[in-house]
Amino acid sequence: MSDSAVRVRYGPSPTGEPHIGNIRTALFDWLLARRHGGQFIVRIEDTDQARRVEGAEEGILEALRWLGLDWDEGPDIGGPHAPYRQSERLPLYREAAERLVAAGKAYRCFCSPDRLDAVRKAQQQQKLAPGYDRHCRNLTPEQVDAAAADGPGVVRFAMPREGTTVVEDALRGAVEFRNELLDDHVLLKRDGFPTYHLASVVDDREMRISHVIRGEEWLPSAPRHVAQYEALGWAPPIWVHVPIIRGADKGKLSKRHGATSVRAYAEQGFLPEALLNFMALLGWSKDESTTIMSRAEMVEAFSIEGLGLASAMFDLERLSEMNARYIRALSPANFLERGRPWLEAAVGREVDLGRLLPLAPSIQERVKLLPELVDYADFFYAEGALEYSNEELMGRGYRGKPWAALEALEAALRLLRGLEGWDAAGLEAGLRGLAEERGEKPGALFTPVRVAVTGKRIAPPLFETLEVLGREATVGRLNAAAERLARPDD
RNA sequence: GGCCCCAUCGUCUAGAGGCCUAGGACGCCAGCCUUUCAAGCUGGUAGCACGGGUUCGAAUCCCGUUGGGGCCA
Repeated sequence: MSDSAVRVRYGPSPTGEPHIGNIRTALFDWLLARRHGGQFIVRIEDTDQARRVEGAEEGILEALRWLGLDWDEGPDIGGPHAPYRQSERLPLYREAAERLVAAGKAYRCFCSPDRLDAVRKAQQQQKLAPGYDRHCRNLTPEQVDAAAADGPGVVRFAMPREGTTVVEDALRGAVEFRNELLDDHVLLKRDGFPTYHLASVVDDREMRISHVIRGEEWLPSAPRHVAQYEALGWAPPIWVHVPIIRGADKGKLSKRHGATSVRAYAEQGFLPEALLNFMALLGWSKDESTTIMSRAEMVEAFSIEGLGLASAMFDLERLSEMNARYIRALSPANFLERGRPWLEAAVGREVDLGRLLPLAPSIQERVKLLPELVDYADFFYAEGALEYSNEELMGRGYRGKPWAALEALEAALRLLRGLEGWDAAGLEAGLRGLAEERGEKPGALFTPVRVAVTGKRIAPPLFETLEVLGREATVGRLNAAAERLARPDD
């Protein structure tokens, strides 16, 4: 197979937000395409009219864009095999179904839902494998005409009754299925829309798809697809059924495991690079030691052979850790810019990020998720009094001794008011000197200052914080703290 | 229940018969560093599901068991 023949597709259904498990197959599609200089195609599989959700298609494309998975052909940009929405390709499916019917490889079925129900119940009672009983498979042309007068019915595929169908899976080799265990599945529904089975096969063929990468949950229906390729006289694509992603309870990852949509992760402050890197490592690995990889490195190293067979568990802890590493690797300016939406939402107005720049690196190494920037920076933009208790203010060093804390704050105040210059180094030298002079541990003195100035016990490094805050605001906040201490606690 | 897939530290994985006394990463534990919190550094903890084969030799191959998962209902 030549590289240029690699054509892969991502076929999401517009039924909601794109799911992590689902989008990971898109990532593998994309990686394979880019690795071999092939094409990555987005095809909207909207044949289930009932489950269609307004706006879902745009959400899917947006998720792909956010992750940086660009496509070469798709519903929005078209391409040589347009249209890329299955609902707009109905004639193709009908034609294929008719061809199969004409060849005796498929047939029209007029069984009512009630009858199907009854058949299923009877099978259950007799502990037989459930499935369509092929009632309409051998209708005479006269019978078909008569039945068709009452409605079009459905078209079913006439599965071979004997022998086996082999699915040649690129990861597991030959997987055999006994044909007698496969019932005659529906190809064309009563409403004239195709089922997944028909539409995906027809489209994959028409779009010249070389590799079908999809979740393992499709393996049981793969023999149906193989049989259809045979019946239509087409060569099947290379099948790649990738392991499912599981939640913490080992079951298939789904909504009940919490956030699963790409959008939800974006909103929680995960970086697309981190999510991408994390997803790639769920079921694939570059070598024995690499865990952090750029998109380009992933593309260069990707191969189907590198995919594993065991399903992997989605570990949020790992994703968070990876996100933290990616955040630390960001340039300070870029980091602030990415955190801006959360900071501005918290502060309630537009914010000048420039002044935070000197502090950004030390915030970056304290943050796992973008919104945590708020905890380390909102006090710079606070206008009124900060919220904290006297207990927090005193810290461990002056616990239960407000007078001592007050004294310390006043000493700090005197020092800072008269300090020459206002930079982190000078502030550190001054405050350290003061602690030494007073014969106490630096930490004891620094805590009241930190809380007074930030309103929190956990904050960015103190001296840089003071530098950024400026003398006026610092002195103001220390004064406010001293006044609080002078009053009895309430 | 039937069919199918899978099985290495808690988690993600490396390993394609001797390089394995099973490697890396996350987590966890301990220590160092330290103005809070982090980050960083050092060390440690922990695994080839089980039983049979095949072979001079098996985490690696075969069979079975067990376990987990998926699909159909």
